[in-house]
Amino acid sequence: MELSEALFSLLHGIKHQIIQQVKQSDLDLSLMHLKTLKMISMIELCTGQKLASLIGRDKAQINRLIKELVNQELVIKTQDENDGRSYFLSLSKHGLELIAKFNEIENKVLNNMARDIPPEDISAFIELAKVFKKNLTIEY
Amino acid sequence: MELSEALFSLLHGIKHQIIQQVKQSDLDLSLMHLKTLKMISMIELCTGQKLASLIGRDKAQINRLIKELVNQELVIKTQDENDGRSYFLSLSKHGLELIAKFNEIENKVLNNMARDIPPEDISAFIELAKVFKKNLTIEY
DNA sequence: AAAATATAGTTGATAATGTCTACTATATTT
DNA sequence: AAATATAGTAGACATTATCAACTATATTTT
Repeated sequence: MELSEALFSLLHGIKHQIIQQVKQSDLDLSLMHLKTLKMISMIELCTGQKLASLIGRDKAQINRLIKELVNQELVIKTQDENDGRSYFLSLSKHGLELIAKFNEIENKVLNNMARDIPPEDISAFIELAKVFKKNLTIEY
Repeated sequence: MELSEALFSLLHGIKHQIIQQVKQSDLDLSLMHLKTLKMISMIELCTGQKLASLIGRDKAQINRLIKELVNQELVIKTQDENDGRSYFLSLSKHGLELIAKFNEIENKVLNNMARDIPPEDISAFIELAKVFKKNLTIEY
């Protein structure tokens, strides 16, 4: 299946480029830490559980990442007053600054990758990727 | 950048599904071992070096995988008679059998993912992925 | 209200994946 | 012959991912 190789190869290339760019910047965080920060900035009333299920990874991994980000004072945990087990996650000022830099890097890499491609082709690509993803999770 | 999230999420979904299917089969190999086997079956006069640069990963990692596959008698190393440093890689009978099973699993997952999508849309998707990949590696 | 079940987060162990550096041996270029 | 490059190997380590067991709190069932 050619589709599989094309996707694996593309993703590995994107990751590689982003990691290189991050290394050359003053962001001293791993890709997963940055992606976790980014998701926290995007998810409304984010909790560890929500994050884990949206990123689609083990809650143990995610909560460990969160813990490290909290230790670095990039993420703030606030107790949910209606549920003693749960904490809301948000970015500190410093976390927001970092994620702004990371978004810049990501945009740079992705814009370079998509240079000279008509926007409607890119939209079609994204839409198809979403359908693929939905088909994967909803088994028939 | 929406494109980035769509791709990361899709790839993680595909990997997850394939790993689940492999677990339920009698294939007792990691995804990277299987991908390495598969690439060896696809590359003409395959060597460790070729493999590493085509998969786009560290030659140390790749040669370690190869070593394990040779130990399991799935891959055969043959000395290159024109270059004392280099070995040609090929699959044993057992390796060929395993990779046939893996291809079946991969096809099953990918076909499910791409169900009900017109073939020309899928082709366009693959072509765009290839252009993206090329743009990534050829910096402007 | 008490018991059973489910959920959020934590911890420990371990597997899988990926990278870097240094090294040996052979090839190629100068 | 010397310098440089390449293929593969080995050690150390970082990153990413999963599993199972556990605590504490919530929710559902009886």
